[in-house]
Amino acid sequence: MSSTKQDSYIAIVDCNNFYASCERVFNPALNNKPVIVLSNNDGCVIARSQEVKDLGIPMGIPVFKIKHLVEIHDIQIFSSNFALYGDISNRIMNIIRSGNSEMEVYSIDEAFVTINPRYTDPIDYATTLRNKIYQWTGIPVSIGIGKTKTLAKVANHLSKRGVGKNNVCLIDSTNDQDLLQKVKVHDIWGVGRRKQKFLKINGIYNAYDLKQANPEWIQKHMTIISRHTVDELNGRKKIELEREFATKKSISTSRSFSRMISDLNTLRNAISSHASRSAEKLRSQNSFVNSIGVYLCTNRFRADLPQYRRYINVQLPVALNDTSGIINAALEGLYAIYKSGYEYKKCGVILNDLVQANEVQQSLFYNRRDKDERISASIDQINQAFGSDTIRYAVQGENESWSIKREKLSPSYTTNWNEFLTLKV
DNA sequence: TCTGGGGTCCTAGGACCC
DNA sequence: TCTGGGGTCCTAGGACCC
Repeated sequence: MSSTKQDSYIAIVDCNNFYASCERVFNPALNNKPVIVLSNNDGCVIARSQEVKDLGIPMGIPVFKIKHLVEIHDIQIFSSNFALYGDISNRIMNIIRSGNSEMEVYSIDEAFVTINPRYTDPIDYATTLRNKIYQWTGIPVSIGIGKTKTLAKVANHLSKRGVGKNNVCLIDSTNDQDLLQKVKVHDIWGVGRRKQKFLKINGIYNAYDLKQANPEWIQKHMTIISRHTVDELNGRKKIELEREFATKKSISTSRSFSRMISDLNTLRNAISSHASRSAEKLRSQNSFVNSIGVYLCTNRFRADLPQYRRYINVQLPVALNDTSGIINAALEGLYAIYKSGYEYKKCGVILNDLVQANEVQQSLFYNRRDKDERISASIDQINQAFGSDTIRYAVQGENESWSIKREKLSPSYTTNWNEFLTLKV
C-alpha cells in the first residue's frame, strides 16, 4: 500500500491583510491607501493594510496612540464588520474546499489543506488556486506548502516576504536549510514571547537551529508542544488536520463596556445578554453545558483606580441548554463575585464542560428541562427569521447602554438587503 | 477622554486518599 | 523537638494562536 497521506503536501492558504482587503473589495477608492480596522468599541488596531504595516504601526495598538499618524497619512479607519468578513470568508473557504477532500478551516482568514496527490506540481496547483480566489472574490492570498503544518506556516511566512513566486512558497528537503535559516524562532508557529526568550538564551536563534535541536532536551526544558514543533520542522507530522465542523469544547461571550459600570443592575443586564448569546451558540452545535464560568474585571490600565478581578465556575446539578436556566446560573455566579465600590470595564460568560445532546447524563434528582428547552428552540427560530434579539429576556434590559461603540462601520454589502452596494450610473 | 474577543492545550500545585 | 511518601484527580492560570 502506498503511503500517499504521509507523503502528501500540506498547504496553508492565508488571506493577506484580510479585514482591510475586505473593506477594499467594495470600496476600490481605498486601494493603495493606508487602511485600518478597529476592535470592538473602536479601541485597538486589529487589521492593517500593507501601507500601514510599512508605517511601522503595530498590531493591537490603541488607536488614540496613533492619532497623529492617522492625520498625517490620511489613514482610512473602519469599525470591524464581522458580518461582511464572515461572508467573504465562507466564499473563499468554499473555493478551497471544492478541489480538496481534506481541509481544516483554521481561522476566519486561514485554511489548511492536504493537497490532493493528483496535483503533481503543488506550486502550480497553489498558484492556480490563488488566482482563482482573487478573481472570484477580490481577496489576495498567500500560500505556504510543506510536509507538515508547521513547515507550511513557515513557508507562508516567507511567501509574504517575497520568497518563492506569486506569494506561493514551498519548503522541502532540497531548500529547507537555506529557507529555515531566514526565519527567526519567534516567527515559528507555536513559539511566543516566552519560548523565544528561552530559546535565545540557549543559542537557538532561527528555525534551522530549532530543527537541529535535541527533541528530548526540548521536551524536558519546555513542553511536549515544543517537541512537536521540532519534529514538524524535520518533516515528521505531529499535528493533524482537525476534523471539519469539530464541536467546540468551550463557548465564551464577553465585551468591554463603552463606559465604566459600577451598579449591579447594569452588570446583570450584561451578564444575562452574554449568557443568552452563549446559549444560542451552544444550541447551534447541539451541545449541553455542565458548568458556567462568570468573570468581571476593572480597567487594568487605570492604575489610579482600585483594581478587582474575579472568576467563578458554577457547577450545574444537571446539564442545560435552555437560555433561562443558563442565565439563572450565570447570575448566581455574578452575585457570588460582585463587589460594590469598583468601576468595572469588562465582564463575560464561559460555558465549560460541554457534552453533545446524546451524551447528557440523567440525574436522579432533577428532571430534564423539556419545556424550557422547547421554549429556547422556538425563540431561536423566531430570532433567526426576524433578526437576533427580536425576542429577549427582560433581565437583559431594554437598552444596552453598556454596549459597544462602532462609529466607523462599513455597510454589510453582501449580507443585508438594505446595504447592497448601489451603483450610480 | 480613549486600550478586543474567542479559542486550545499544558502544567504546577492543591486536595485528597491510602 | 519530632511531625512519611507516593499516587491520582482536578482546576486555575499561563502560553500561545488568530
